[in-house]
Amino acid sequence: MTQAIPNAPRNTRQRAEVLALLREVEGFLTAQQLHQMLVAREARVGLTTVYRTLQLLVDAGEVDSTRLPGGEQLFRRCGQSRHHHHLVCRQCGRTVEIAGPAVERWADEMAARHGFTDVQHTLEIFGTCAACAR
Amino acid sequence: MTQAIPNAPRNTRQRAEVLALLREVEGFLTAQQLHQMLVAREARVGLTTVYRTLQLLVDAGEVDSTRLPGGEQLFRRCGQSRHHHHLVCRQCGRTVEIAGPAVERWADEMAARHGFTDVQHTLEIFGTCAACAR
DNA sequence: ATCTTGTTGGAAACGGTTTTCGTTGTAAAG
DNA sequence: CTTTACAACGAAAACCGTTTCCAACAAGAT
Repeated sequence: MTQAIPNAPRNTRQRAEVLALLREVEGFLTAQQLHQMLVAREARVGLTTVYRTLQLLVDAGEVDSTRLPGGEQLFRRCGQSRHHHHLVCRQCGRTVEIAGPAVERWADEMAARHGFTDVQHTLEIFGTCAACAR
Repeated sequence: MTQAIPNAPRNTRQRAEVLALLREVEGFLTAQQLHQMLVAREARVGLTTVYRTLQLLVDAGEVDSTRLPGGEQLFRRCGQSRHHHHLVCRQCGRTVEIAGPAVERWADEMAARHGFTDVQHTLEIFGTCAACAR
């Protein structure tokens, strides 16, 4: 077996296809983009299943997900499992994972100072990468 | 005239209604919530117009907008015009505007270090405020 | 081989937002 | 004050990404 999803009773061909694709691509991509790639390589996986599998993987911590300013969700095979943020190229989706311990502390402290609990934060940096700038 | 929107050739009753409402409420609210409030007070403003007016105001820098993790857009009459971030209560929408000069610098430096240009970042902190925690 | 039940996927539903297009009414010109 | 031009309105429809439905399917256990 190629690779299994934690807490997934059954390993199906479709999930293997999604996992295989995720291992090949780089950067954040939308569920629909991933689905199109699967269609292009004749992988026979439904869009619904792509969404479900990605959600499973997110829950399992196997992939990261972010959202574009417009709200659509982006997915990426996740290197480091610790909490971290992203520097994403608006053009090509190329991603740099960055950690900012100071920022984490700052965010939590700000929340605490105002009496907020159950705190969570989002921090993403978008820009144009050097390659796309030309 | 109560208040005009910059670059808006015509001042209509509907826009005045939206502006009036925004002056009364506090915290981030969705376009739909604002529309419901207008309906409740018999202001006779269409949902479409609420969206259009809010967009005009965002473009004019008169209101801030953020997005919930789910992607829906939130609007708020903007106090300070400098760049800043928000601490938002998931329950009631209560908002605290916070500035984080150190974070700004950190984000820009991170981007520059990786050759990214045309940089922009989003940072929002979500939590449950003290009042809603009970 | 059979059975159980998690999984699949096309179609339909969903929810927020945007567009369309005929109507309305503002504001300026006459 | 009347006319005129066109910005703005708004109900309905289109959009778009995502989720739900449900009947058919198939992975893994017995």
